[in-house]
Amino acid sequence: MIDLRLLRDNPDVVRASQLARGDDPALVDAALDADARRRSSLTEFESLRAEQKALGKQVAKAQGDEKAELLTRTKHLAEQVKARQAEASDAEKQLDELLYGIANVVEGAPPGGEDDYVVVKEVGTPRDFAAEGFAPRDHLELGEGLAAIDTARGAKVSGSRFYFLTGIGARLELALLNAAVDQAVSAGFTPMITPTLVKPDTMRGTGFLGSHADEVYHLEKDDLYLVGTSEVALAGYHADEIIDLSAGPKRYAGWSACYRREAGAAGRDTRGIIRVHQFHKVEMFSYCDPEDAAAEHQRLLAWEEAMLAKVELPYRVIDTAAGDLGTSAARKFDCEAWLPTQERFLELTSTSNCTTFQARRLGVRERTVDGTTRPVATLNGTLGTTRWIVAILENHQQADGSVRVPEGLRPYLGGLEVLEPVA
RNA sequence: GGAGACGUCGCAUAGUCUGGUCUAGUGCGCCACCCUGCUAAGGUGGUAACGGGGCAACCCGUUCGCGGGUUCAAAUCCCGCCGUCUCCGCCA
Repeated sequence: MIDLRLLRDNPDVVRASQLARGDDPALVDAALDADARRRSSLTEFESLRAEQKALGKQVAKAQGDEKAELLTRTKHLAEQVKARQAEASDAEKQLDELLYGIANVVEGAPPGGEDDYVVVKEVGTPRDFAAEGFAPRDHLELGEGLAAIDTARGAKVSGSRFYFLTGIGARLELALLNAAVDQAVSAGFTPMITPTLVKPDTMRGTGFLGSHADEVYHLEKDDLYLVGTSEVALAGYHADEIIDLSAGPKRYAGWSACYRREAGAAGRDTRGIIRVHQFHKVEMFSYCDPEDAAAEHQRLLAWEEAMLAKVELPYRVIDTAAGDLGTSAARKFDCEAWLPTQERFLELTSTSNCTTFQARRLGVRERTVDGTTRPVATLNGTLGTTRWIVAILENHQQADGSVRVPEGLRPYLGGLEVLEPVA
């Protein structure tokens, strides 16, 4: 939810944001109009209601004829109150719907669409396999050689885009995610294992039921949603609360399974485990002062990069263009690792500054020095996912199909230095 | 799944049977001030969120788990839902 005051005071800012996203700027004017209607109908209702309450007190004291006379007046008034109340709540509902349709106000993102990202930096150098004298195997071939990934049985049991991580594959994922949790904990995050089924309010509040609602699994019988990231549960964690940020940001590291329908991705990344319906993720989530949000965003990005350094991957950081931002994000940085067999970069992390957008929808506030409340800022960022295995296998493979274990993961694999293919 | 109890302002509770004097009382906590020769004791006042109006002091409305209904009027009566606890059943 965007700030209604911003909409009233600076509608041009919101219009410009809508244009930058490729969204409809006319929504701004429709919302302003609905807001005006809501306020006038609310004022009418409230004055009638005040009159009704005042008369109600007289009724309580009155007797006989006086009471009967009052009752005819109040009866009439009651009808009017009811009608005005219905009008006011209709107007409010319309405004809400319009406001829910407006994505967060873009903040500093480059203009354009999906391909108009700006490369912030590149870190590390991709290996030259030609110079090393062998053609790299892709992650699935490597994973099958190591008996680490089984997509055939995944499909048998659950369908396409499902998989088993087996043996060393399962251990590798646990190692990666444990390394991520440990890094988060030493940075002061509170580790959390979160629910993966959430109520509609929580899902809506985090902004995932807008234009991307098709991406989300829904359990109709129970009216619950499967989360695509623990961000959802972590954002909902402090919903309807006034939290204390006087000691600095509240930082949580969520560990969860993540579910995505991949409805619009038919035919994309069908081989292996790059794009799957279910995976695991360690996610950083931060509640902070709005003034501190941009700086916190940089800190989250730095933690992501620290994690990428631990697994020794070459990557680049991109500043996502306005047109490619999620509903809740004002700005987003992705870290993309080099994928040798496809000779392209693959997104491994994504950190979004949602400013006060999610907090406003979810009612997460803080107390200001003058005693009032205001929405906080929320941010999220990836610290490790199943997909990282793809980049780790491909980038650290050796000519014989074995895979060197990056040093940062060895403590989590009992000191293992090389993953050897099974005979 | 069955039966029962409960859900009120940060916490604890009164109010619900018998609808209007509830502008939701009280205690604790917290804040300010006063008193006191010390970190005790005491006194006075203040102490929810959200929305609307106003330059402001302030005024008004909404909210007693949530949503409907009855009524001139609902914390209070009726219906549905959610949550917590206890017991029973079933299953890990």
